[in-house]
Amino acid sequence: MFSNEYLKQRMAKAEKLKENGINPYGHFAKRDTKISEFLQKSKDVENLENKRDETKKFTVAGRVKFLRLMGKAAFFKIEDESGILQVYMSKNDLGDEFNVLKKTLEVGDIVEVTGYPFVTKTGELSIHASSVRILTKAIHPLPEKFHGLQDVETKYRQRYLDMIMDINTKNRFKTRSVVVSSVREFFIKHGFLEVETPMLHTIVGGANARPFMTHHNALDIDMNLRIAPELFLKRLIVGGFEAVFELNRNFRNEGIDYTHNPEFTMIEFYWAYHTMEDLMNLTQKLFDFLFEKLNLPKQLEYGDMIIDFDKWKKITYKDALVAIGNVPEDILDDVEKMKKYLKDSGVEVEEHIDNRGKLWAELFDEFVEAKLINPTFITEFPIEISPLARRSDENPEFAERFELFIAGREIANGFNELNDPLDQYERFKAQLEAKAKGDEEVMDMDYDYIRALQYGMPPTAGEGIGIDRLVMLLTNAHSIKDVILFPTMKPKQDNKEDI
RNA sequence: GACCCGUUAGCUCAGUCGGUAGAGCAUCUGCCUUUUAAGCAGAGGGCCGUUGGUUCGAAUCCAACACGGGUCACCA
Repeated sequence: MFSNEYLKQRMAKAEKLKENGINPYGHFAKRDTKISEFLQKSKDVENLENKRDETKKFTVAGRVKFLRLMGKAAFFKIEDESGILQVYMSKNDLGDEFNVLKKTLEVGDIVEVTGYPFVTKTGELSIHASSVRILTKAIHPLPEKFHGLQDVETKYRQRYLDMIMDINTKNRFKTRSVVVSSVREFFIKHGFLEVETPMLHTIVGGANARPFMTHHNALDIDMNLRIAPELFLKRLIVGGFEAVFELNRNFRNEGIDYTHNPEFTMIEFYWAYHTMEDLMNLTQKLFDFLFEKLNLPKQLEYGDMIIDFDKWKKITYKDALVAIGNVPEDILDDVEKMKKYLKDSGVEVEEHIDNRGKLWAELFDEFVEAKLINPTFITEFPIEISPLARRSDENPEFAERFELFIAGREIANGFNELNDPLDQYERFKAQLEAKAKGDEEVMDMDYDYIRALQYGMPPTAGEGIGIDRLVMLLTNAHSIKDVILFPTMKPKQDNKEDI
């Protein structure tokens, strides 16, 4: 612990500060100006004859990011949340204080600087220090300044360091915060009520996924972290709330990869007396709202794609297979022909995929999904792959369901809700049968939810949007870990004391 | 879960054919009052991811394991 050579050297400097009457972890900050404010208020200085304004006095603070010590003067840069500022200090101005700083000040330290604005020979607006105080001594050296922190594992495990070293990281998470608050603002503006339903469940439901299990000691019952809030939100519709949303974490005990984290953020919203058509319109409005809030171009860069948010499309599942996937129309009602087509295309189809809907899904995943770059609503889903959606009255082969695809990826999933209690009961029973056969990603029977439907849920449309993936799209992030502040990582077992 | 790649100083990275562990930045000592990856002179700093194997000898070859990344499969 604290045995590294660099830490020892820096701790010795902290001791030296104490010897000079300075607490290396003091608490006497007197900052009166953020760096961005300083730069804004001082920008006229370069028009002055001697390029300085000694009548002004500001106190700024931040972390030292660069340090250039000379014999009797020094330049360094400090960064706060708002920006970065160069400081000039000299022995002439600081006297003995300069000598102490010269021996103790290092990159990484948090300092407070009082002084006046001036412009250097090379034209950089800076602060000429009359006083420099170390507020917090950093004893762990920062990564090298030119390349910064490159190791992705360290960026995820030590996010604080990633934030110190990479302005893009800070900006990306600021954007995430704006997205989350804007989504809230949008739904509240449209008359939705934000609600909080339980995260500790006693029944697994609302999605098909394996849950995290835990135990409540006082009640002596097993509980699971929720995989979705859906069934509680729809109970609220039964209760009389007509538009509700919940924007919070779901937990699924599944694999981790660049689009999956065990805890992830979803917004689910339910709208009584509305239809999936209304949801699609609302979704498009939500994107318009976000683009305005974030000041993003409608032709958005994502990876090597350009996504045109002025060109929304709506197409049925079947038309997408034919027009976008180039699947021959005459095979779409023939299970054997579809199997042969997939096989001839080099796609291996598992044996249990034996009905029309599942084969359409195979064809869709293989030939369509990756081509849906611009925002596209896919409608008229096969009933076989839509267990929670209402069956179409006009055409019982289809579910009243849509999905939104952007950048070849599913972004949203919505449908007219099933509100027939008997039908819902049968579908829960089918889940139990699948569980008996060994399927672990199934819902439990929720008798209370059936009872709620017995009281009557008005015609309702509901939708879910994955917030993490939405932020990935809007920040051009490749991995979900890049938009989650502290992504789930396997702990390292090596010497924990050796920090 | 499968396959591929990575792991060497605080950080970014070299390391040839198996033969005493390297650079830049950072750090330490000295010099330097307008620097922009500042400069000059000198110095210190290593469980080469872990364990085992082959070998006279392993950072290097082999195996297993650990952690991470990428691609595929499944999922949101």
